[in-house]
Amino acid sequence: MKKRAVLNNSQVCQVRISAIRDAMGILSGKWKIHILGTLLEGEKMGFMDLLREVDGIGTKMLSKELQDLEMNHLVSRVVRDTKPVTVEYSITEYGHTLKPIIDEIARWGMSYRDSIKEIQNPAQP
Amino acid sequence: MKKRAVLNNSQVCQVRISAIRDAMGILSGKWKIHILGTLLEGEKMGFMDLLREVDGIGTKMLSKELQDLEMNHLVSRVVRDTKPVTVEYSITEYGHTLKPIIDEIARWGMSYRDSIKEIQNPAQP
DNA sequence: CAGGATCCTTTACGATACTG
DNA sequence: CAGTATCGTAAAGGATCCTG
Repeated sequence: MKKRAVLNNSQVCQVRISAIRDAMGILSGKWKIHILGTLLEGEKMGFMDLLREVDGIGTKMLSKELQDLEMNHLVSRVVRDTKPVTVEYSITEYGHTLKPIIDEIARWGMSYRDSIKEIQNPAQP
Repeated sequence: MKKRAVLNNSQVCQVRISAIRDAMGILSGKWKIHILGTLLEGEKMGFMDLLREVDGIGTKMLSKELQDLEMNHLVSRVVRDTKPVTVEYSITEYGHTLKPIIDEIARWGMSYRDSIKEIQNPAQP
């Protein structure tokens, strides 16, 4: 009989914790989700496009975050041999798998706002 | 004819961005999700219970994060009049609405690990 | 038991200037 | 256009000790 990979409860928890840590390492911070969200909406975008669309970000952060996302295979970067050079950023196929999470976070954020409003200022007819 | 609350595309985006910022303000950081995850699993827990279950956290962070979560109505704190005093932390009903997000993040984190493994070490038969 | 106070290190983030 | 370099601030996080 084949041996199965059976995990006890504590091991299952550790796996879950690592998974959450990994995912949050990618999503945490002030900009990553917004960059991904912007790229999820549109087509290929240049650096300047993103700088305009992602409200408030500066070149340093944008460049750093894009590198992180690229390393994580969520965003792809293609250099066009124009003059001056242009760069096309777009979301990868795998990056699209984040859409449900981002949408769910946005949805929860909105309902959260509403519920807070209600706590501070109970519903009126 | 009644006036409708119609939002243009830019406004919809702003709402979405605020929502994401709010949600991430609550979920970001090294500990919040893990504390919530722990409380989602079990029953009421004391401070020391959490200190044990949430791997690696110290008293300062735990105390601070719990206060944040309480302020956001996601965790409730009840002081029992024992000697010495004990405190019961538990997740609120509203806190439970985060479960889908946390589960999805954990699920994504696991599939992410697998996919990275595959990129670095392609599938063998 | 529950957590505050203190001190310290490390990231995160931001503004500005500059380069190929 | 697409960034990098530099400098500086603020926030996050951690270790340890202390108190009601």
